Amino acid sequence: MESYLAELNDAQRAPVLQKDGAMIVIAGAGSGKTRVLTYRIAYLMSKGVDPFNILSLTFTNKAAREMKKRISQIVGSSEAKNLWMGTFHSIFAKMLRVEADKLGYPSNFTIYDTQDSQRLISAIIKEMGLDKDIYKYKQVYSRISSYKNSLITVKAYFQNPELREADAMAKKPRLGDIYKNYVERCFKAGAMDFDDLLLKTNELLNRFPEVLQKYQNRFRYILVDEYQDTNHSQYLIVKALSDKFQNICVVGDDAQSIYAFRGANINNILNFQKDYDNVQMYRLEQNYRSTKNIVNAANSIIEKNKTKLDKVVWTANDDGPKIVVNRLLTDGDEGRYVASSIFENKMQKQMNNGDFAILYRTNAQSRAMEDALRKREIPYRIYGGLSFYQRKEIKDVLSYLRLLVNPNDEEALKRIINFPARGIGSTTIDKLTIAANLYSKSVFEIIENLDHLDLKINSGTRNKLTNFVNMIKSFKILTENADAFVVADTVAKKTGLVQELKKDGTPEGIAKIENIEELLNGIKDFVEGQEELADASGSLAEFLEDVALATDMDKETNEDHVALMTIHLAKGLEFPYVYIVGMEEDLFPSGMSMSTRSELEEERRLFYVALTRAEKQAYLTYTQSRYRWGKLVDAEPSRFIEEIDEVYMNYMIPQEDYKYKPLMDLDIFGDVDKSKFRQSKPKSGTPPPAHKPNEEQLRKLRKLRPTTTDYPTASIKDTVKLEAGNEVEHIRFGKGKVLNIDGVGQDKKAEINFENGGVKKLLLRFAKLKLLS
DNA sequence: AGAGACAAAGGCTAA
DNA sequence: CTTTGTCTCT
Repeated sequence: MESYLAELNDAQRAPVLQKDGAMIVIAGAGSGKTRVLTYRIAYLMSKGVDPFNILSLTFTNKAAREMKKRISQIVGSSEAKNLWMGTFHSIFAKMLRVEADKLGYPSNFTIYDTQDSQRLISAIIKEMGLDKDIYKYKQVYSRISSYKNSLITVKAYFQNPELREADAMAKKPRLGDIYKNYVERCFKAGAMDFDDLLLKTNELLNRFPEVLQKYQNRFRYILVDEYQDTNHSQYLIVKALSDKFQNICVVGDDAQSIYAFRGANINNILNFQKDYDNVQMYRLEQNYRSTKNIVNAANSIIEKNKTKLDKVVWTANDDGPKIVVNRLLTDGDEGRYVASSIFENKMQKQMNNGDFAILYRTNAQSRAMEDALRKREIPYRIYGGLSFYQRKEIKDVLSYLRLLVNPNDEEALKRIINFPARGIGSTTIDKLTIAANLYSKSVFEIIENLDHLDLKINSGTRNKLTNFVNMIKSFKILTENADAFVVADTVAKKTGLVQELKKDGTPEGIAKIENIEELLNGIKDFVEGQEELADASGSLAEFLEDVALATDMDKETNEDHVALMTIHLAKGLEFPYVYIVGMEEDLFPSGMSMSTRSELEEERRLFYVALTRAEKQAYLTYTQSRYRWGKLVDAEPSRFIEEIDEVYMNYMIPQEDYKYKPLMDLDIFGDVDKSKFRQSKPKSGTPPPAHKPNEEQLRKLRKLRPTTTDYPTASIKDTVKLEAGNEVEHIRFGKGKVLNIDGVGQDKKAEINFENGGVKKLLLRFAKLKLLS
């Protein structure tokens, strides 16, 4: 039974075997942190702890599922099903449903996603008659979100002159009023946003001592994964719940704290020892995941950060190949290079698609990768970004369903009251909203009582509104007798949603219908899955909660595919081969995160996370110019490339002629011909002093940067006034005559007949042309 | 009053 | 490249 303990090393075994008390496990990347958590829970259960008394907070629901499965295998019983395991949001949403009435909420409260919240804020700003250029809804949303995560309620906000002053200084003196309205509207709609799930949990535990006691007694053993990424609100929940028994085990890595932008507080992990009595600290420093090269390179990066706990990650694994660095001309090339490289690795090393991951800083970068992979017929899957449940057609169907569960759900109502179009326009909706605010009722209730209210709405529109409410009510009756699938299917058909898309007939419309079908299948699976569990009913409400808190990472697939995702999403995952693309200044580190030291350090930790995902080999790529916001912009290699000690790197420097290849000819570059690259020779003699590049290294690194001296200086002025008939000279094609000019601004192109190269179309911004006449 | 076409603006990471 | 706003037509 306890043979499983032999699968752990000494450092891992120690925290597993400490049954009681407070402990912190500082776990380096790839050091078997999940293993420790899993085995610790198994050990607790083997020592007679009831799984009902164990609360384990994980980073994704998928991780929770996998851990439960593993624990079942170890303890050899189905008892693991009773563990409380999941994300903060999903665990406490469940708790809030049970206790909702205490806070004045219905137990079927809606969960607003970011989009819903932002739309509501946008509407409030408009209703208040504020200038939308000053009060930008996204900014306002993130401000309110950060207040909530710091437990600053509306009341607390108004009592705090500093905050009010800060917002006034930022030219937003009405922010508090927007906040107040927003909270009231959410409450009236019976809705909680993501931050509320934590904030209201805190409120519940603070205001109702008997509730606190109940859950303190229930959760006798608490485990928290990724503790470095908890925010203040989460910290307080954990603190309150663990206060009585103090059996708390937190696991994390300060070097992997990457969510400060959404309120995560790295001090939670740095100060843990002060929060509890007799805290035992354990360190997991042996990395089992990656090669020596990767571990050492990652260490050399994180060394640059000032704020960190002492920890030395090492590995007994092989040296492995060096990190490949490559420069490409454009993002299109970058995609083609990555796709070719994956293709080659697959062939040469007999790897599966699933052994590869492409990581990027922003979702927008996925497109170039997708295009290239598709051309190569390499199956891939994009994680995150616009997730399935955020697509318009899916949100529309879901909004109907949400309205059936909670008719007061204002955002759902506004979304579909006139979709498909049924002649209820914005003017009418505005009137209804004003009335709803006036009478402190929801919009739905106002429509229900139209006849008793004196609103300036003409009879035709009144009829349309009544028809709409009747339709919703007829669906609602259906929910009493039919399961979620039947209801959703009926809604999709009867509302004319699908018909609308069929009518449109475009490929996009067909894809949308397919998406709706997929959603219906998903609901069917859910209903059937729930039937197996005795306590769950397969109700619409449960499905909607699952959906609201679902992550893209939670989806299970069997097909073998290359994974594309942001670095944030990749946390906790590992892949044999990892491509980190877009290693450019302003992109990574992000231009928005370079102004303060702490922001830059977070970006650096993000890079550390990215690199440590790789087991066997990592590739870094950057481009010289990249499409951003529809325009080609010049790019400069990321400072992070230079920060890695050169001994771990293998620079692939494109040959001269490649550098000058005109943009228009790039399609030839479909396959990467290795002979076109020369490998930088490893430096002879002694390796350079760690982390401090010497003069020679610096020079070498600088050579990587495309400096203007690499090119004949092309005067922008020259190209601006270029016109048909001009004689020009090109670095590679020689002399030529301009035949035609088209496009404007940055996209201006010239068709030129070259003496040596024939007729070419060149983007003036990049073609280094010299005007001869 | 509402629908649809067109122009303009603003882009990050996430439960 | 998407979402959002404005203008015009019905």
